[in-house]
Formats: sequence, C-alpha cells, structure tokens
Amino acid sequence: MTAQARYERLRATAKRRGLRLTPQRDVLLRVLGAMPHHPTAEEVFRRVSKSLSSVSPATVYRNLQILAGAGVISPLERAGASVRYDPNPDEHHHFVCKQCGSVSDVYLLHVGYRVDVARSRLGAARVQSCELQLHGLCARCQDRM
Amino acid sequence: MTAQARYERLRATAKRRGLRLTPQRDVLLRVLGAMPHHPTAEEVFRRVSKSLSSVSPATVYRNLQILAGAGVISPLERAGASVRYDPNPDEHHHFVCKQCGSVSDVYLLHVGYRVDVARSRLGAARVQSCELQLHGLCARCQDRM
DNA sequence: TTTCTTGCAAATCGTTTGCATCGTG
DNA sequence: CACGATGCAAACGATTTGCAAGAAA
Repeated sequence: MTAQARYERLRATAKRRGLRLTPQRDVLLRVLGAMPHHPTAEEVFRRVSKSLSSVSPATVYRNLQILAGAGVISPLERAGASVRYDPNPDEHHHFVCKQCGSVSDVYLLHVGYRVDVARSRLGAARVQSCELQLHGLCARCQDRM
Repeated sequence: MTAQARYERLRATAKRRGLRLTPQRDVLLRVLGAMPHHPTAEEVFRRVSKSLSSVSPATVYRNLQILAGAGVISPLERAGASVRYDPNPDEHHHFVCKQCGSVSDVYLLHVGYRVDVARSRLGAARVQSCELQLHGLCARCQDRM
C-alpha cells in the first residue's frame, strides 16, 4: 500500500469519526501515512514541522491523542508510561487489563504461530523469541461493570 | 512462592552477580519480592521510602537500573520510552529488534497457545485478544555485527 | 455563530546527573 | 583502603495544560 493510499484511508476514517479537518491535521495524517512504522510522537512532530514550520508541539501531541481516542490510530502498548520492572526471572508472558492497566504473569505450556510471509516485511530478520500479551478485563474490573 | 522466598532468590542472584549489599539495596530487594507484579519505578520508590524514609529517589532509580543491567530483574518492554503510535488499522502483531529497538508489523495466519492454569493467576479474568511480540535482530542490525 | 482548534508559554511528571561524602568488601 | 554507593539538588526531556485568539462547520 502506498503512502498516498494510507493517507487517504486515515483521512477517510477521521472524517467518518466527525473530526474537523484543519491544515495541521491534514499534514499530520499525511505524515502518518508516509512514516516508517510506529514513530514516536516526537518524531511525528519533527516531520510535521518540516511541512508546516509554524505548528506547535502541543498541537501535534494533542492531535495524536485525539486520533487515538477516535480509533484512527493506536498508541503502542505501554509506551509513554512510567518504567516498570518485572522481578520474576522465570520465562513467562503477560496479561494486561484494558480497563485498569494492571499486568499479571501468565505461564504458557505451548505457543504456536505461522507468519504470513507475503504481508510481513521481516526480510532477513532473525526471530529469537516471542512474548504473548493477552488483553482483556481482570476479575476486579469485571466486577465493577 | 512467598514474598520471603522471592526476596531470598533475588538477593542470591544479586550477590552472585557481584553486587554490594547496602541497606538500601536490601530494602529494595525485599520490596521487589513483596510487591504486586510489575510495579513502576515510582511505586517501588514509594514503598522503599516507607521502610527507609531517608532514601533518595536517585538511589532507587539507579539501583533498579543496576539490577536490570545485571539481569536480576527485567525492565518491562517499551515502558518508559516515548509514546509511539501505530497508524496501521489492520489486525497485526509486532517484531521488535533487540539491538536498535525498531518495530515492524507482522501478520500472522494463526496463533495458538495453552495457558498453564495452575501457575498463572488469571482467576476470573476474561481474555479478549492477544498480541504476539517477536524479538530478535532486524536485517540491518545483523549486517552490522 | 457556535464550537472546536490553535499557538504560546509555563507547568508538570518521571527520571537522570554531577558532585561531595560515605561505607562495604 | 579503594572503589562503588549514597543523598542532595539541579537539570532534563517528553508531554500536558491554561488561556486568549483564530478558523471550521
């Protein structure tokens, strides 16, 4: 898929979600469609500034949040949160509660997967390990609903 | 496993790695063994302060990094880094390069796993989705080695 | 014209650093 | 006794906020 196509797709979704299309937002969507995958907010801001030097960081950061809130893009799991440490030295995976963000350890007996080579651009990358993240509602948050 | 047992295990590992055992570090290890899983550095600091009110944040943050560097504990993936956004709306998974930290999209045809119910404390949690993270070396970083 | 957006500058938050001092091995 | 570890305070970087002015719908 081309950058242009990705841009149009993002813009269409944004419009469908009822977001106003300001010049700043348009550049932002164009940049998001063109950037290498998973840029940091700061990288996005730098790229947007190149096309629109007057834009302020606040606008870019705000809009990224708005787009994420509307489901146009997604914030990458856990990034941006405080540093967390895991004192458990055994091999394990994680369950993350969508509601409260709590993380708990999950032990798996078996993990299997098949990569769709045609669509993934792994190239010559060498995969050494994998971690599964389960998402859902923890017991406590289910009670609260 | 009890908090006491976890503490002793952590302390043994730390000693084996040649780390000095200061009072601050001892309290830190005790706290790490007793805390709910995956505390943020800040939460750890608050807990340590309770036992040792004179301790400074710098000491706790520093020691968490030292312990992580020595392999006694592990920093949770991506946490603490800048916010990242993913403009790809299709269902997909991620490959993360251990060396340079770059993230790329992976599409999977099939994912299967079996939870070890006895060891995992999922309780009544409801799992709604799962994301696989592959770790390894990207093509570019392999060339550089 | 109403409501949403913007830019600016200041504030915030979590974390890191420099440095003089202290204590463990 | 040497070297690593500490506390303090100041610096830091990324992100967020309050607010008055501006522009989509």
